[in-house]
Amino acid sequence: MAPWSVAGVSQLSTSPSVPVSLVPSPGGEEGATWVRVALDVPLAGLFDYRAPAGARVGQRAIVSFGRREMVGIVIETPVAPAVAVEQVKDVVQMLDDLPPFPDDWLKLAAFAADYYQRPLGEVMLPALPGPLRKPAAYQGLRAAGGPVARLDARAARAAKPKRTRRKKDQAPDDERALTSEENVSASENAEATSALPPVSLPTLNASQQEAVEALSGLSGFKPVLLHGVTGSGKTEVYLRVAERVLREGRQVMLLVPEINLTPQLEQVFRRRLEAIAGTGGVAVLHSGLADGERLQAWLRAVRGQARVLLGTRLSLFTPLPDLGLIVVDEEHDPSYKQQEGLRYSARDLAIWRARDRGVPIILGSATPSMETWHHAQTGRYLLLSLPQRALAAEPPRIRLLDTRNVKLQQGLAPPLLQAVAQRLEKGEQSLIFLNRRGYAPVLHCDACGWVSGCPRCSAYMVLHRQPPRVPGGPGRHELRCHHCGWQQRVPMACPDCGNQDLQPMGRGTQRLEEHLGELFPGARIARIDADSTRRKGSAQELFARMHAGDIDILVGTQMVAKGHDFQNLGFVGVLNADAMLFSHDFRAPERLFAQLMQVAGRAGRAGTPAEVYIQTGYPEQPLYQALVRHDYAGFARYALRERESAGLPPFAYQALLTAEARELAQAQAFLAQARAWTERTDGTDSSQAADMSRITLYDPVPLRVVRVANVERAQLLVESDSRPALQGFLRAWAGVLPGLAATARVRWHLEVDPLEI
DNA sequence: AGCACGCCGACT
DNA sequence: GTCGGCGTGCTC
Repeated sequence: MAPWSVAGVSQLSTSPSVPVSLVPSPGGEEGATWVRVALDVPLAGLFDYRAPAGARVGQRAIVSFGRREMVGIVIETPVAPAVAVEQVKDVVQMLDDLPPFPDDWLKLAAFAADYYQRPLGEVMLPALPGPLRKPAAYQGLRAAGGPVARLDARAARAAKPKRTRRKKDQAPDDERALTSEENVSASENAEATSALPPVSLPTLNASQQEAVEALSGLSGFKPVLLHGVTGSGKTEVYLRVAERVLREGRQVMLLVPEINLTPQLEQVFRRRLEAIAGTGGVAVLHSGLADGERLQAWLRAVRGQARVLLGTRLSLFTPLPDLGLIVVDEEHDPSYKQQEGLRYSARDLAIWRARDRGVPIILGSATPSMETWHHAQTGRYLLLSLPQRALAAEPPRIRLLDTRNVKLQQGLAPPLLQAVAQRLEKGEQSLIFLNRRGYAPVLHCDACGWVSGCPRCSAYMVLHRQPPRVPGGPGRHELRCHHCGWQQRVPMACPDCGNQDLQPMGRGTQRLEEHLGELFPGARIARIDADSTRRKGSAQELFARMHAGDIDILVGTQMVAKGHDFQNLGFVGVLNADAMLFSHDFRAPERLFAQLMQVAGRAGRAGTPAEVYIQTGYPEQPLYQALVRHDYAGFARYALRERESAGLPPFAYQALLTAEARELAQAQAFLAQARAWTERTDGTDSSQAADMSRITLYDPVPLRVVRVANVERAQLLVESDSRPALQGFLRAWAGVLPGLAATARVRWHLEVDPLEI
């Protein structure tokens, strides 16, 4: 990411609270003071209240706002309120169950608010565990002092029996008991003993050794790209560096894309790092946790009891008193970008945070994002490479199957089928990757041309056909819209002409599973996609069966690409990759390359030379050619050249204004007004610091799927070759957009650094 | 965003 | 006669 502007930070007052004696008196209680509070409301600005003496910046407060009560965070203690004194209400209750948030956390939130053009409160409050931002958690008899106090009390209770057993060597200290390391960890994980057996460390190969040494020599802020293919041992490098940082007494933040898909990683990190950080020294944070668990992990990290914080993007906003290292694993992964609310990139903010704290940050990937790779090439980031596979297994052989002159059998090329058959004979597993769930993408009437359109969206309804649970039983057939979730029964005949012979067009994973069953009657076939894993735990179950060798052929969507390595997987077939190659999105090739590398990497880790066949009608495409050579650098060179000549990121900076309304025209009208405003500003208005000469605004265009759930959408792309110019413009623009007349029946949002356009 | 207040249609 | 539609306006 480009030079960071820190302008937004100025909205934080760093001055200590003001001497109350010489100001417009807040009145009321003796020594009362004014506080300026951030609230989770979609309104720009902060809100002033009257608080008891001693209120501090960074402290939380329950305030009355309109007709409801909310939890806010004190950002300033101004000398006078910004509105008439009569309008200022009293704080309902200052909360002191936590120390005030530290300056660096407030600064991080302020930066994110400014960078992504959102109100400060909308950044800060959603970043906290749920109970800490609900006034209700502090009310009523049951609350007993709020969620933090309750949690601590529970931990103290749980620790009691242990304490009596060891009363000899530990004097009771009730103050300390609430937060002390041993008590909380005992409650969290009574099973895990602190006497872990010594872990035998894997031997590092030469390049791992070099990487660890280079990383150990770093002090202060430095972004490092750790580039290594699947199986090259990036995790071991993270671990060694993390261990070192822990020994220095500092905390480590490790971000992963999705924690549920990588339970092994969590196990490895726990085992290795708890040996240093102590039992309970590793906290795990992700959106799947219940409120209480999340609060507990967060508190442990905030209090410095947890020395390692392992988690998804939401962990980025956790205050860490002794942060010494940040690791972003799979840094290219799109799930680091939040797609609603504050649309932040946890990877980009992690880099900002590392700079702010003056600590190193490791970005790990086999297929880095073009942004990161570009920075590594220009020397802005340090590039460390792990070229070999650590386990000395041969990389999979990738072969392109030209589908232009081949007669496909149910969409499958003969060599692919032969490969599956061979692996079956050898008792090895096969994986067929098809990134399209359902039975067929559309149902079609040959007689009149009717297709299964969604009544609420401008999209096709997908045919789903679940095979019967018991042989001969009823299968579940239905049409489903993947955009809005609408479902209906499959019509027996064409709704338009009555033709009874409706045809499924194209192939999804369900149909593929069915075909493979017909082609390989003896084989054990399973499918992993969003449909087959809807039930909680069923994904784990299916992965376990695959690992146990109870599955011969696995059909899967991108869900199978992440995390899991299959020891006995000898063959990977890829279908329909071309669909992504020619997507409208300029980042599609980058995602396709990453995905194919990742899928290919699932196989052959244990030493079996694995094969990967990719069916394509365009084998000459540079992307596929680079893939066959396992040549990420070659692909990136080609992709970056294209980006540069087209003036696209990372050579330009973008923002996207999206509008939604019942009628497309309303959305378009809003965008037109938003655009027209920029023509009036033209740099002549000196109050707007925006340098319009460096800003390009494109025409508003409808989204490719215009209507979803009866809402029609359009968007307006803004581009600049200068990050500061774009930021300056967005700041001014975000200020006027809420006031535009056309906002009436329009919902809109502004996204900075959009991933998809 | 919530949550009110405020005027115009089909119902106990 | 009211319950309720969502239009508009405000929140320190």
